[in-house]
Amino acid sequence: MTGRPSNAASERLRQAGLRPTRQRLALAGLLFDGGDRHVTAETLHREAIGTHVRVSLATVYNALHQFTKAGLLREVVVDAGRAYFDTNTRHHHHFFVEHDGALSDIAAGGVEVSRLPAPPAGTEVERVDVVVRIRRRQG
Amino acid sequence: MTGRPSNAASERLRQAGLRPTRQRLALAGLLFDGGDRHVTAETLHREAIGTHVRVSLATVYNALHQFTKAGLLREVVVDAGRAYFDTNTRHHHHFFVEHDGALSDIAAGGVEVSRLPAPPAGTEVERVDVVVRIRRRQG
DNA sequence: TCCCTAATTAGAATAATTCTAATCTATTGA
DNA sequence: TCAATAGATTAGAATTATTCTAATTAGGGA
Ligand SMILES: [Mn+2]
Ligand SMILES: [Mn+2]
Ligand SMILES: [Zn+2]
Ligand SMILES: [Zn+2]
Repeated sequence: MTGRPSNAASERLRQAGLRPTRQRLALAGLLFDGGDRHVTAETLHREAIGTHVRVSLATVYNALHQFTKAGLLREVVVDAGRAYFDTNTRHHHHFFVEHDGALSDIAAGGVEVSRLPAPPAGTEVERVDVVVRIRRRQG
Repeated sequence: MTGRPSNAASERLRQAGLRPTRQRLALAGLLFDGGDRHVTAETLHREAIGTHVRVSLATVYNALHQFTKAGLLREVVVDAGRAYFDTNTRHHHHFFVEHDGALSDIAAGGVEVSRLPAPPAGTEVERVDVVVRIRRRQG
């Protein structure tokens, strides 16, 4: 018996057409085992290294894009120059603290964006993103 | 008489504490003489070169940031990896076509973002940005 | 016109990301 | 069980957007 690890994480990856490799399983563990979170390639890579998961930065980039394509993550654009990835793939919005790059969720439930004009002819709306840029109160 | 050019553009720059140099005047002309527009450093630089304005890319970056600090421009974040600058400094929102990077304005007038939760304790809202991501209709 | 300082610039440096091509590994079917 | 193979990982180079450095140029007050 080859003890093939056929747990939930493995299945989720297989479902996405991705082989459950050591690196992908470890990254998926970091991303999906706790609550929802926001990462960049750098923060996730540092976290992996800090947890003694040997994985290259290139593989972290690959995995983030593959997970995104598979619908396990979504990208959040709040900063020109750095891509954030979000394990919360439900429709929702964000608070963003420019000073330190901290992101936090705003459930889509309550928020209402009303009276938006129709999109230009020949186009359709893919997503409406609300980013509330906040800063520490002057102190 | 030294024919010192003391026109509107010069005055606007002086007001901002910026010397009205040949480069800044030319860039201000491209940016502010027509209607509102959205540029990146690259597009503005290419446009300057195409109009026979000799200016370096570094100076374009400098000018965009200086104009922004002076309140003549504002930055729009819609794409991780590329900074857009907007000559419309009034409060407003955007349609963004990811495919080709095209940005268009949505007047803030009609749009209403309601029932946003209060920002985290100790922080204050700086700005609320709505980005409507659109794509060409499938065809 | 002289002088000082601000501004411009080419090119190097940096930062985020992607690419390349060599190596490794998960999976499969003999 | 084990080779074969296609997919995955990786180091390092390459690319892209942006900033920095240090040398040169030019605006503007006196
Ligand atoms: Mn991307
Ligand atoms: Mn960058
Ligand atoms: Zn989120
Ligand atoms: Zn705009």
